[in-house]
Amino acid sequence: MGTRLTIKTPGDFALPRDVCSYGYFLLAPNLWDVGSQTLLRPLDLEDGPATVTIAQSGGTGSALRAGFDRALGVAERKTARSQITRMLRLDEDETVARAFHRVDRRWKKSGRSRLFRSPTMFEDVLKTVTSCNVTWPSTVHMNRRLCEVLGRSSSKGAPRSFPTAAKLARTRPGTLRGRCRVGYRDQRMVDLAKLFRPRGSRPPEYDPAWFEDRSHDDEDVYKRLLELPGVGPYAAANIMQLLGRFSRIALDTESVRHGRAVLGMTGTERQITKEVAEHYEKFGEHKFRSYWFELWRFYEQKRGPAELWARDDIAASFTASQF
DNA sequence: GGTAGACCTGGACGC
DNA sequence: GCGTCCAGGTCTACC
Repeated sequence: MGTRLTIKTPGDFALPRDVCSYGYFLLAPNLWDVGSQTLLRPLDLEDGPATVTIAQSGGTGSALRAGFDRALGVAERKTARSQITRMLRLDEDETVARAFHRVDRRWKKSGRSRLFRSPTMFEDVLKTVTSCNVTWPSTVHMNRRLCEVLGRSSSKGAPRSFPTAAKLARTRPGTLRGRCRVGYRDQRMVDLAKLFRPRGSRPPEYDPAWFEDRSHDDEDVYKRLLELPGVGPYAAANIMQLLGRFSRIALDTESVRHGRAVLGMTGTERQITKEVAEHYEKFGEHKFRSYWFELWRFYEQKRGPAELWARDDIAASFTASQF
């Protein structure tokens, strides 16, 4: 008999809307079940992986039910709660959304404010690196292969977990390139894993706790992220938003497309990139949210509501830079 | 400080 | 089925 946890949520939390709010919900090992509107994925806990299914049957603001495929110890329950809280941003209470909606009223009705992320910062960093310099299907493929080749299953038939920093740090670059198809990112990913790997009883060289610490200002965090292998201006800005720091926009070719197609901008790629950055200045500390929800609305106008997207269909049909 | 070219993969396309 | 071209962000060398 597996463990069942009840997890309280902020009054404005809606599982389908807040999970299906960022492209990572479509990447392994996440699995959004369209039929049951539940999220399934393995979590890495003290005694190994455990697969959790998360449901919210009582509507917006109601508690979550998290069912695991095995019994969890006391410490594991605490870790699982913490990882689910991070992933679903349950620590962002209603005051965060209210502050955002005061700056950008367009999202008040839908209640959009949270952006889905991973249970750990390390997984967010790796997912960001797999999204650089590739089209979306390749990102999907890399994440699937990383889990299949290096992840662990909690039980027979259960999906494999995302590889831990410790596991990835021990992996040969050739394995990543040959079996996970990560290309030239192979050595960079091993180097990243070494930086995020716990060192015995000491914290890792890159300690997620430092990055999550709100007393450090955005500029310092951004500069430190830029020192990571495989992380440039786009990736650093994206990791910033995944850390809950929305004062920068991750500018890429998709920003240029959005500038041209939706904001009506003209000129060279460089001019539009600059114009897009200036356009969102007015949203201050929330500018990434405003930018992202505009992009997301564009995708939903083309594909329908995100909570109805089937992972494999979207992976196959979405082309360049659609997330 | 700015810029050109290499890095790798998967998909599209032409033959 | 094969070859070629293209998209994508980061890194390094060079001016």
